[in-house]
Amino acid sequence: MVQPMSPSLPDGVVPVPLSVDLVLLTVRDDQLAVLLVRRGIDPYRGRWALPGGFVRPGEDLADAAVRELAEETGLRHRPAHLEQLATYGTPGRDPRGHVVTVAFLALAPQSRAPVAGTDAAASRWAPLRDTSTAELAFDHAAILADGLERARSKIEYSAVATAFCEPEFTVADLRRIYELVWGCRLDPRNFHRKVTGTAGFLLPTGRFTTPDSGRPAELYRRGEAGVLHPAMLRPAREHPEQKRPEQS
Amino acid sequence: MVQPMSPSLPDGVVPVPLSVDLVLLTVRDDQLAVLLVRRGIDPYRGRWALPGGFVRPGEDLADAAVRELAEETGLRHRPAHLEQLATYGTPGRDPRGHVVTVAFLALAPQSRAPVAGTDAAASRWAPLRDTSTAELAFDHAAILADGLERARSKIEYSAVATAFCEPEFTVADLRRIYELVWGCRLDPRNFHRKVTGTAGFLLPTGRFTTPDSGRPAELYRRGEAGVLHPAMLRPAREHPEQKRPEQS
DNA sequence: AGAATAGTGTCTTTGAGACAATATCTA
DNA sequence: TAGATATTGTCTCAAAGACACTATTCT
Repeated sequence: MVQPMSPSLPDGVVPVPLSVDLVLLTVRDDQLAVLLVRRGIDPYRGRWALPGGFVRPGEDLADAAVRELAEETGLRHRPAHLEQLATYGTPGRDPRGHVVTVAFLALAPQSRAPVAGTDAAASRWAPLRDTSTAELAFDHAAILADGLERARSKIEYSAVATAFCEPEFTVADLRRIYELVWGCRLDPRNFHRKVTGTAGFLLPTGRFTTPDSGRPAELYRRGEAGVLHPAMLRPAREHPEQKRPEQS
Repeated sequence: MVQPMSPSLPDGVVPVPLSVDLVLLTVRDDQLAVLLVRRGIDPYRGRWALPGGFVRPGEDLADAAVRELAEETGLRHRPAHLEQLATYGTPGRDPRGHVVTVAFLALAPQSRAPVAGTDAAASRWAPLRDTSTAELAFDHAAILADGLERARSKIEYSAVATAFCEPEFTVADLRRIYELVWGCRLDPRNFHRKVTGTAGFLLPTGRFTTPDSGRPAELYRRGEAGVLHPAMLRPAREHPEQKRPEQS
């Protein structure tokens, strides 16, 4: 018998090199920042890129993302939040041929995400405000833009914004996260009312900060809620509202 | 010189068989239905599965999805809506080895989506209400569930529900779409107010239906809006609200 | 007229946004 | 005390949900 135990693939199937890339966001020095690595090999040698690498045989996609993160940047902890973003397979996106990459979005608090001794070439936290993403290798500028947009919309209706925070945090900490991710100012009083009024979002600890100035703030933990009811509404983009008044 | 023109992949990279699968939804006989094909080869020969197949070298992912749809079901038209859903690469999801699949979600009106003469094995529209998804091949039950959930949430904040409709449709047609996708009843009067009041959602044509009974309904076309402001709120799931009244 | 479906109006409640006022700390 | 930040409260407006009513066709 020449038939193997497991069925084989149809003839003519050409396998594809598959990689994972990671958009890891954090808040650092009061700025939203993304983790970048400097490429040590061609193509794009010396250019900044998202951390990532090739998937190994039999390896799960999310596992590959976490492994590459650890190998390239020394980050040992699994990020507080990790989700699949999208898969990019447009021909020509990689000069080495038809390489398809699965991108992930990860969020982490700064304390758990220092860029320590790294195996690979240099890595750094790039503040998104000051960084020109046009310099990134491959199509990583587009992937980063998609990751940012995902983060911006996801903190609206889910509690993932707490993934940027330490285990215990204040309402002001969380508000700053929203402000930095959305790039706008939020009213502290309305924000406080919303966030403490949304069931399951925050868990009061009864403990307080001891700030240098000002009234101490209560410390909270993430609640069990994954989805927010009601959602945190992002301030409306200045819509060129084409509201034509209907005629009588 | 042995160096090729384009840089080569690092040593040790093992390419992966990459496929695409399609969750194509439509409304048929007043029911939400998904397109399934019967597998003609092992593994899972004779079982129902989502339409899909392997990506060809240098082929874009979305193109592969549309091509496989045409080959397997004879559907020539590009679906009214096509978006990437997620990528599934858990080891063991395919008995033939480590096969990774990129799933797409597609929506189409029934008129454009008859299952005509098909190249491959049988295909059918499976009403989601009556169909046991446990019989599907591979992890297609999970992919279908993810696609459904994506559709359910996406019609909340975007105008994609019109992708289920003919080019010209009534408010009642659109309401039936929402009811079938969400699996609930909606108040016709409030729905009408919401949907006609959301800028850019619907474009009145000034023409009317000629029904057998009842007042004629105005016909609309899809507007230019992709995102809805305000969103169509899905009726709240019956939350086991853990609203503990705070003590004074 | 009566049935059927389309579309409008009205009331109530919820929640968002603007902003005043109070509370609790440090220097 | 002044300065700073946290938290509560109040008012107004927009929009959702419930539901009565009018409009336009058919038999």
